[in-house]
Amino acid sequence: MLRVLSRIPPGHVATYGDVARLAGRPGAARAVGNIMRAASIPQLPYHRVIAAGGRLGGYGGRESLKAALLMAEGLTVRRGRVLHFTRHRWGGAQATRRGTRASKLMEP
DNA sequence: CCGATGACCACCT
DNA sequence: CAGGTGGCCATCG
Repeated sequence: MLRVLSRIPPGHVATYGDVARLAGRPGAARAVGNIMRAASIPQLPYHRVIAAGGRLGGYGGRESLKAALLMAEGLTVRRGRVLHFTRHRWGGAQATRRGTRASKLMEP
């Protein structure tokens, strides 16, 4: 779970659902959110975790800050959403070419 | 241990 | 696109 969060590459983002799935708990997207909120390890790139569909999701209320951080990572956020989300999505870019499944590449 | 929350998600209307 | 519904789960009291 947390280990997955720490593995999100800079310049890329993952949805709560994705993280949950990669952690082996599909459907635990909600729980993932709680983990961040609880923030046992505040040094993790929480801002790289966004809601499904490229929406920002929450960030302790400061979603503007989250957007800023994402922009700093090279992404483009507009009207509360990440543009070209699928391209910056963790595993999204790789998955585009041939059946390259991202799941096996990143979660040993 | 149990119940209540909530930075969520997918599906349907 | 907006709004409602049911489900799944880790934390906290």
